[in-house]
Amino acid sequence: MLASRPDTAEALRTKGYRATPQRIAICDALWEAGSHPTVATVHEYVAKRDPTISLATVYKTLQLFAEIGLATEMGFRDESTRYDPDTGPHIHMICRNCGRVEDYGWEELDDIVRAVEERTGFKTLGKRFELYGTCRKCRK
Amino acid sequence: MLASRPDTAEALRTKGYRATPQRIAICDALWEAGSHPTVATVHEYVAKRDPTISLATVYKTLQLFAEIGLATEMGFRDESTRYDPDTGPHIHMICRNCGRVEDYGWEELDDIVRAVEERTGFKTLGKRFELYGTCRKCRK
DNA sequence: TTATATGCAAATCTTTTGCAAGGAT
DNA sequence: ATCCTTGCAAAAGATTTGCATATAA
Repeated sequence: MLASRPDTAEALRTKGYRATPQRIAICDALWEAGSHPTVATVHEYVAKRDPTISLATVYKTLQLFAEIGLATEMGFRDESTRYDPDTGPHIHMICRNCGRVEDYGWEELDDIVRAVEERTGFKTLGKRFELYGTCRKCRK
Repeated sequence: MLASRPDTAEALRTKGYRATPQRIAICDALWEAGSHPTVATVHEYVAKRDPTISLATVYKTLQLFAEIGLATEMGFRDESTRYDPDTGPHIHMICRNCGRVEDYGWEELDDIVRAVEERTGFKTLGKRFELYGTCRKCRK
């Protein structure tokens, strides 16, 4: 078992999943790969440690992470899916010109989710709050 | 020129786009197709009026609508892109069991978007506020 | 031991594109 | 008369799947 982001292994086992070295490595890569990486980027980073880990496994693992709350799925139609290891309440601003993603923390979002759940009986597994447009730099 | 959703033609022309019969028909189909239809569903509805309109045109047109604010793009990775003609402030709750999409209106969302724009200089073209999980019915 | 997870390569699907023809302004 | 749009069919990509093998618990 490799060293890893604190409690990733435990989070997996708690939910009934196995803490494989691939999953641990993918979790680490997700954090190391910079801002909101695509699956392909995570795969590249993972390859630095273990080049035998397949792209298919990275796909499956990131989806699993999203399901059990270790990551959030994001991205718009015209690009491949990205993942964010930061699952705290924040909005993503995606610039369609330069491609950069900025975060904007907004605590209230959690309150909104909680309120919607209470009033509707919906059980949230994943969430996304995204703005798609042009960032300050690209507007100049 | 066909009759259509009020001011669709004008909205297009105002932005410098042509008000073609295909675009008008696609806009109508988007409204008629029920809750948050996929591109394919819109295409099916459009075909009832004009079976010669191609899927490619439906793709292009719905993307255009999203860009000029006549629709909002939505949907998660494991399904094809959906479009919502209601561009008002609301959250989408997408049930991954039954596939249904529920809306939950939340006026405050517009305030949040406005505030984020003011503080960051970001110019919003599209937005999505989505929860992905299990609806009340499917939890029973 | 045994149910899960992985890796590979093929298969699927959605979405995009190039281009000639058509049509809105 | 122009330049934007459309339709078609092919291309491009992203994501998923089947299955044999490996492995965490």
